[in-house]
Amino acid sequence: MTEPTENNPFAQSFDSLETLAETINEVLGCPVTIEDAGHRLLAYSAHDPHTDSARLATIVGRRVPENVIASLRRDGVIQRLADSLEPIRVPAIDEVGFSGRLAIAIRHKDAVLGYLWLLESGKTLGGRELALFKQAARAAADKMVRLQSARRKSREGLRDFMWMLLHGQFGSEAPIRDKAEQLGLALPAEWHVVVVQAAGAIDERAEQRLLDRVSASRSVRPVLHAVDRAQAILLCAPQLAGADRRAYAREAQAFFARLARGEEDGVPAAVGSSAFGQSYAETPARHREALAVLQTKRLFPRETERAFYYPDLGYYRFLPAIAAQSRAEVFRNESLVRLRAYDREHDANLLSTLATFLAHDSNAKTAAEALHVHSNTLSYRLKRIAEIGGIDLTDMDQKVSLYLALKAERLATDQKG
Amino acid sequence: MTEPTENNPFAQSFDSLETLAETINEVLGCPVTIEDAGHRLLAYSAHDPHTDSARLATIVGRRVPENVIASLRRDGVIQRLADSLEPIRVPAIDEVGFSGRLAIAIRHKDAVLGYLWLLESGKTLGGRELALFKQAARAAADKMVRLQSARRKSREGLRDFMWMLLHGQFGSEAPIRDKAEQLGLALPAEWHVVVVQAAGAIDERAEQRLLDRVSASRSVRPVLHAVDRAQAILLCAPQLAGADRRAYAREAQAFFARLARGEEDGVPAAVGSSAFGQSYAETPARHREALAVLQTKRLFPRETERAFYYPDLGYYRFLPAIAAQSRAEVFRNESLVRLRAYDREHDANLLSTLATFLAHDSNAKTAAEALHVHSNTLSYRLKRIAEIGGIDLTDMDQKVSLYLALKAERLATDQKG
DNA sequence: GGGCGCTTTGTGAAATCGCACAAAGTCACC
DNA sequence: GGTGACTTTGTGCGATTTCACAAAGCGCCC
Repeated sequence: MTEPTENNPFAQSFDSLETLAETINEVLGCPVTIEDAGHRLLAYSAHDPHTDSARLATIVGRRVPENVIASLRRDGVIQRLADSLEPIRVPAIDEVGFSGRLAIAIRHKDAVLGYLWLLESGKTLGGRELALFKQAARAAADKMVRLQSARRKSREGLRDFMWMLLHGQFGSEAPIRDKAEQLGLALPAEWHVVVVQAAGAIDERAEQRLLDRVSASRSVRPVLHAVDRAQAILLCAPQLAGADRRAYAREAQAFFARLARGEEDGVPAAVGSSAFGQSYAETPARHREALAVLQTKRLFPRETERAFYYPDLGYYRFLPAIAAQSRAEVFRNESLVRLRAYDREHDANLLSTLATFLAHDSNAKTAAEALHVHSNTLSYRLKRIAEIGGIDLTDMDQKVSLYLALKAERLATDQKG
Repeated sequence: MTEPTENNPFAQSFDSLETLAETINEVLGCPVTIEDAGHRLLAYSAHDPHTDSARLATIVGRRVPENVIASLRRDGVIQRLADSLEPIRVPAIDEVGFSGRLAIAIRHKDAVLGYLWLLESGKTLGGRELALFKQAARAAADKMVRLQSARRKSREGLRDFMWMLLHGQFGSEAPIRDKAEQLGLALPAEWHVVVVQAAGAIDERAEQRLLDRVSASRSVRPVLHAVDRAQAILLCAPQLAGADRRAYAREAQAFFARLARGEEDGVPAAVGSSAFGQSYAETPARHREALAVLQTKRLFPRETERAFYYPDLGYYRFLPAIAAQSRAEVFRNESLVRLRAYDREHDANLLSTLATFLAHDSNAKTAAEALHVHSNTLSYRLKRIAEIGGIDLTDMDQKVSLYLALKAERLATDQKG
């Protein structure tokens, strides 16, 4: 079954698909392109300057342009390639800048892994050359299978590493560095954990799309990643190692804000990031920070609309601890209890008025506007609030106490309900 | 040695010193007073209306008036009583309203436990009656020793109970109720734990003085108590069982405030109280609350000057948790870091200006006055603070974040230093 | 010593606030 | 159905605050 080795220049182990492409180019004297099944560019021969605009666009865009694919599909070329084990001569399609090609599907066990294209620049290949071309396709299939398996292994290794980091299974920094080196992974000096919360479970395709989008940001590099149901967990670092932290932080925030709003070629999703970390032994803490951002944004969407990094949460990051302590205590804030009782008995809005007033920085004008009441109404209510609740609304300590109590109550009720 | 029973009407077990006093009165036909060694009234016969003003004052004040004691001491009466085993006839001292008395020291093993006084109204006792008087003194000594031992036992039982409560050694409410019943102690429905912090270690005498003062408040009843070095720990409840909680809380606060300022016949001391509790199984938590009040008052004396009950601490009670979480986090508040750096480099006061401004409820006028600067100076500094720190000083959330961060920093530095 | 940036203080106009007062609506209670 | 307490909205005015601008002081660097 196998061809004799002496006649087959492709019966060797190639470093990469690039090397194979160059070898095909040398053997057959024509520009060569290797694509995967999704028409993404995998490799191409660079030596030959003769090329058409379709190939140029493919190389620049790392993918066959949509209109070229559409034309080939319309003409039945893709179908014929899928059906045939032999090379097919594809005629030119001038509208899309596609000059004629010799093409063959790269196959492995009935599945099409990709396509091998050859631009017959000027000449026409004969029978022996066609056989060589077929052998080249077989070599490409071989290499692609190997690469895929290597990539899968490497991906699995990195994924396992990420989970071990997230679960804090290393204890100290040294074994983390060792493991990273073993995986051939350069650990950046500064990094942060980003969690992207999708609407539903994230599959491998969606994860890959997300990673591609992040990489395409040109500033954020996803160093490691993992998926936990609807959450993608990314360990991110500056794309450029020497970049200014502040500048990077701004860019990353801007990028993930666009991503969250669905402006990055995807659906809107909630996004939260940890603070920047140096020690990788603290990955679990950073992960919790990113989750805390998500949780806080869920509970206080308006207040934390612009928050992305954990430190941006400000005092909101203390709320869980505050709420927990409040829950453990036997008493409730007397002022709030009284105001709530008054609201209940008189069908009033003192509590929400107080909350709005405080949230608007004790500014009577804006608070009245937000409540859609006359500023005198607010003034009157505040006087009642001060009376009934025994509150001095010019005392920062009292106001902060009330403000935090209100926030903690909201956290408590929202978490229960 | 012992006198024959048939001749000794005091050779029986008396219910109390009061019964003994009444019996002496019946046997000898004169008003009787029994005092302890400190001239505090222990018992007196009530049947006979003939009495002098010194005795009257003693009964009303539960103690022999100072001037009477001074006179007796000056005249060597006390000394003679201490030296003699026999009754002594004390002449009248008209200046202090003291008519003549028959007196004898109540002794036990060389120690004087107290004094027995007899007002010979009109008549003069003879030899047999003097012997009876001596027997009465011996009966008083006997009763006092028994009482003292019973009291000591009961006191020790209560002290042990208090410590068991404070250490949470009961687990649930039922065994606490059982133990209290066994000790003959009625547990009030609502109570609070008060900790009084003295300058130095509290001995038994000081503890007793404190308890007397609290009892004398007429509103606060110390139900149980314990001493831990310089801290007296009191479990207090309303003196009147049915009293209004609010009213009691106010009175207790007022009383302990006076006590703290040293206005209650003692040295100034720090005082803190827990919230009100119902479940005695939560005594340790209430104790911690009272200690938290003391600790907070130590760290933030000005801000918590008027706080007494734990709930009065407001958000200050969250500060330890906030400071602990901040300490665990890798980042510091960026705004404060930048402001501190600016202050250091330019010898400025932006940080303290911000702190003062926030503490004065964002009131430019009062904050400027507190800082001793022109209000425009403050305004200028605030503009700089907003610029350098990237702060919006009209945003309640940002202000609260900064305020808490400043407080937590202060807590952290004060606890370290 | 002069320039420059930062800071403080002073001044005045504009905006805002606090508050008194009035009118009218709501609701519970007699 | 009237009464009175509570609430909302409106008007107006004096006090206060805010803000922009100017002047001057201070310290640093060339």
